[in-house]
Amino acid sequence: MPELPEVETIRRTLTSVLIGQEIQGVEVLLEKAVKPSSEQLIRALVGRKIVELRRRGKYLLLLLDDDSRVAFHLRMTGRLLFLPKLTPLEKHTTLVLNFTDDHSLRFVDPRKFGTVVLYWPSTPPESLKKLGPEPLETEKAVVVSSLTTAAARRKGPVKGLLLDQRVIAGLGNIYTDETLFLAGIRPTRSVREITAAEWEKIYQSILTVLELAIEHRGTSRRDYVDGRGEPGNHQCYLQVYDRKKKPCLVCGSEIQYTRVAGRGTYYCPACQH
DNA sequence: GAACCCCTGGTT
DNA sequence: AACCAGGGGTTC
Repeated sequence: MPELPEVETIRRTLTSVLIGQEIQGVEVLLEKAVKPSSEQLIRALVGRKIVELRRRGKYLLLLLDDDSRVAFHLRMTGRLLFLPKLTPLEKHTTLVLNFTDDHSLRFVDPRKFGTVVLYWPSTPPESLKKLGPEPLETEKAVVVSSLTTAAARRKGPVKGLLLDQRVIAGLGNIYTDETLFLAGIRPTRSVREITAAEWEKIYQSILTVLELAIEHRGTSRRDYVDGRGEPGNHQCYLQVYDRKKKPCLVCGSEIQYTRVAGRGTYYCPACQH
């Protein structure tokens, strides 16, 4: 589901209501979603207070008052919602954190792909440790160098490289297509043919696309809502994603749909080369 | 790298 | 009934 702009919006909408909350109880309704185990999670979390919310790539991190952390990954359909305890549990609720103030944090995930991991910062899970640079919070040279060094030692379409979380953190299927449209580059282009000037253009496009999407509080196509249950607005501003056979908003050509790097992919045959 | 898998639900 | 979906881990 959510990519960087959606997770960032969830983080922003949950920060003010979660900071300082004390965890009174934990309900695990889907054992396979949590690590190390529901027993250990419950033992570690009850009595803890939330001191900070962070985002790393597409992960939302809860920092607790004993320095432990909980990482949520929402995958395709996960939602994190702050609701009164009295609100009935919605179908497909995976995890509930109950606080001492009669509110709760619900993790709802119809496809059950989402994960919740408790860890200590000294021993982060592999998936977090391997993440590439944060596009919005890392200096340009570091991000561009991550893209170009990865490009030098791999083959295949440029879209696949941008989707690789080890190369750059936070881009998913929507924002790679939007980025490559803005950069004027076809998703199918081989990483080997991309010039230095084009990598610069891709980098700038990533920043523009992500910042605008955050301003619009994320893209709600089907499942995504923020921590208050409100949809985002960026679906109204998408240039190519989900616009198969519709006219390009820049040139009027018919937006093409194909499969690249295993994902449904949209591009303008005239604007992108 | 591509292909398949984990799941449920919406669309064609 | 078949195919598709804001993801990513594991297997060829």
